[in-house]
Amino acid sequence: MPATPASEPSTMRERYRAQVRAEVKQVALRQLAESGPAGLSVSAIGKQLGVSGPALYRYFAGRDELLTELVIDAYNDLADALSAAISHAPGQEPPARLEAMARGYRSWALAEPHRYRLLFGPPLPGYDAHAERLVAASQAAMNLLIGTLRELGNRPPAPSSPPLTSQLTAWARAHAFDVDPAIALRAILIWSRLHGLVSLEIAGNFASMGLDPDEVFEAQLPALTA
Amino acid sequence: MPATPASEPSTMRERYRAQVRAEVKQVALRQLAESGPAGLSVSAIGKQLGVSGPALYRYFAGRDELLTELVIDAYNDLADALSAAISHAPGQEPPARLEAMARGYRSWALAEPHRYRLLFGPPLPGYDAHAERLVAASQAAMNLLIGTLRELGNRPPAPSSPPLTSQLTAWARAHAFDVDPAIALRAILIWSRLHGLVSLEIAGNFASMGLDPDEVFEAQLPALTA
DNA sequence: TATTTTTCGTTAGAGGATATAACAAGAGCA
DNA sequence: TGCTCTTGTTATATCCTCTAACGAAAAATA
Repeated sequence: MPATPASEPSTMRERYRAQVRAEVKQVALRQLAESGPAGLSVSAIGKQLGVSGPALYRYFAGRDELLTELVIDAYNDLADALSAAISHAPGQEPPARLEAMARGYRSWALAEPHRYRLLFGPPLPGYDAHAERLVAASQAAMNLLIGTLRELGNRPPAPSSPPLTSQLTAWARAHAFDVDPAIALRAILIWSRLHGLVSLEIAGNFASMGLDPDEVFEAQLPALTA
Repeated sequence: MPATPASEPSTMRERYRAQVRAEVKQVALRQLAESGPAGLSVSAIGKQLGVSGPALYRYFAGRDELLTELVIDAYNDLADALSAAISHAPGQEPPARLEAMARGYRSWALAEPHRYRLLFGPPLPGYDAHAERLVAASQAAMNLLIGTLRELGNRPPAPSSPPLTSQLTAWARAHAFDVDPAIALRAILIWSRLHGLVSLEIAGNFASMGLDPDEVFEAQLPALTA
């Protein structure tokens, strides 16, 4: 769905190719939602597209490449959603922006749980979730989080461990922004808390305890910005 | 591995049956560690046991029942690990016990990531992770957490939302302990934070950022008991 | 326009999975 | 000894991914 608006394909063939690839991905997403990543079947996609199985191997090297493509699209989509959430925050004060981002994160995950799981769930069997392309694609979302935190101003205490401090600065530097290690650490902790809540909610754990996930989330939210 | 020490099997046959089931599970765990839940193959287990595929269907109704069994074992094992961690806490002060439990939780997850994922990772395709047996099995671990928190004494502020308060008390009552809703909420939040950190670590996210997961965890730990 | 080259979709098939069915061989018990 | 119930075996149906070889269609070239 998030079409890369890069250089538009020139020749007719390439345009056709791109369109077929897009259609395949779309069907794949539907299938993913229904049967999870393990149920993603090239044959079935072909059947649903009115084309016979192996035809799709002209467009994707195999099941894994298709998955990778879906993961990258999902990262981009998540970053877009966060960005939109931040900029539509009611009142543009930094704390409000952070809260809006947290809600946006959760909303995206709830709207597309299968895609969220694709990003942050357990790695699939033979699949390397930390390949270079993927790490790069995940960057945009993290940048938004750090940017929002930096605006927040009230800097948290520096991490007490020297090695961690230097690891954090190295990480920040590698991503081309120059940021206080304390803020970087805080970003990571906020992310991990968000992920903890959201992934438990998606897995249905709160519901199976008879708790309203909305309430649980809102109860946790103040602790994030504090 | 965590043999249910319930009623020992009486007849010879039953004893043999139980032993075969145990062996199958053991091989299944090895396979799980290597190829993930999706790679769990009844045929392969049979081959590794020197027996031909369909033979195992005499012992397990199918792949799913085998998985369920593994999940239940894992819950029990986790609860044992937490219990041991708590009772071996250095100094028996409540805060130390809570920290010890958190470390125990992480240690267990790191020692057996595939089993941790089995419990708290995304649900498998056609598999109902909230079946009654499973929810019951998960109880023990949560009870340990709540028990430790209750000892802590310094009660947190009550949840501000009335519906959440009543949901929490209902949940606590259903599990046969009578506990302040504020403490129940806190237990859930602590659990979610622990899960957030641990699951990101297991997925390799910290490592791929160049951060030492030990350091990240220790940096977060004080915020849990506070 | 006519020919050559590239791309596409098809079937066939190898290899592997879950799971069922039908059958042979064994263990336990009267 | 003979009967029954349990176990493990093969054979089979049906699904999957992915490769190979073959027509057919479309694009590029002369």
